[in-house]
Amino acid sequence: MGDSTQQLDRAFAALADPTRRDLVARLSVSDATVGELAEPYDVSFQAISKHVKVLEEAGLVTRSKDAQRRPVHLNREAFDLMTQWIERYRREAEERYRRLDALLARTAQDDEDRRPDKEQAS
Amino acid sequence: MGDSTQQLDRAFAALADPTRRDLVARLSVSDATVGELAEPYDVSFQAISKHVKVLEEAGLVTRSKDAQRRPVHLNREAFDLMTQWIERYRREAEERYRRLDALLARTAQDDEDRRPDKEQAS
DNA sequence: CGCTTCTTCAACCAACTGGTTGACAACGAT
DNA sequence: ATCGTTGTCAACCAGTTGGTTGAAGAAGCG
Repeated sequence: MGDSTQQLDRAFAALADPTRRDLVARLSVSDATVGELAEPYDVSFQAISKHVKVLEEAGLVTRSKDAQRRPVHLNREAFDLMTQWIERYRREAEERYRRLDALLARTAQDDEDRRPDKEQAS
Repeated sequence: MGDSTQQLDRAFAALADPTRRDLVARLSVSDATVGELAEPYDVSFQAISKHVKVLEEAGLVTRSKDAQRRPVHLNREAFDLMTQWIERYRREAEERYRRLDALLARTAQDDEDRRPDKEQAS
């Protein structure tokens, strides 16, 4: 579990950059080499190489070796880790709100019960 | 759409920090003031205040005003934005792999068809 | 009013990040 | 063996980030 913390650190940090999210979108269509990935951008080839390295260290992509080319491809499991984290707390918060609503409804009912002198069908 | 880019930038960056993810986990249980949030940590109170500000600017939490207290609570919609982004590309990649598998299966079949001289049950 | 509580703002520092350029490693082709 | 292609590594620079401390704002309480 202590390792998944660092994994999440890197995965979220990696996707915080719009260029890297763009690369992920591109890679969701097909695998590509660093050169192909860099082509649409104004920045230097090396900058994109760095971005890919960040994605790789975050576990979001992997590389295979094909002669001197290193095609990059997405690693779906890393994305699952992130959605699991997010969904967990989103769900807990949601559940809490449902309980809170129920509590409020119950409290309102109690208030009515406790004051029979007040108008009951208001 | 151009705005959701910046929103995602900040949301992912905010969750890249383990302390901030911890705060989110804490807030999924119940709303809390900055003071309550800061209590378990060694770092200064102001550091936690900064973290909360980052979460707020990312849209992940909001604050209400209760006298001099500012209770912090999670904003579920911001989390939805992130999961939607992740799930979109995860799903596209998944679909692509299914197509690739199908293509490979078909190609293998073609190879067998095209070479009847080779051993067929290898 | 003055005092305490909760919180933010400002200035500063060390570390990290995204960009650059230049050198170089690995492999295929000639 | 040399050349071109593909990609990484190293050094550097500017901007951001997470932390600190100190001062100050805002709201309740004596």
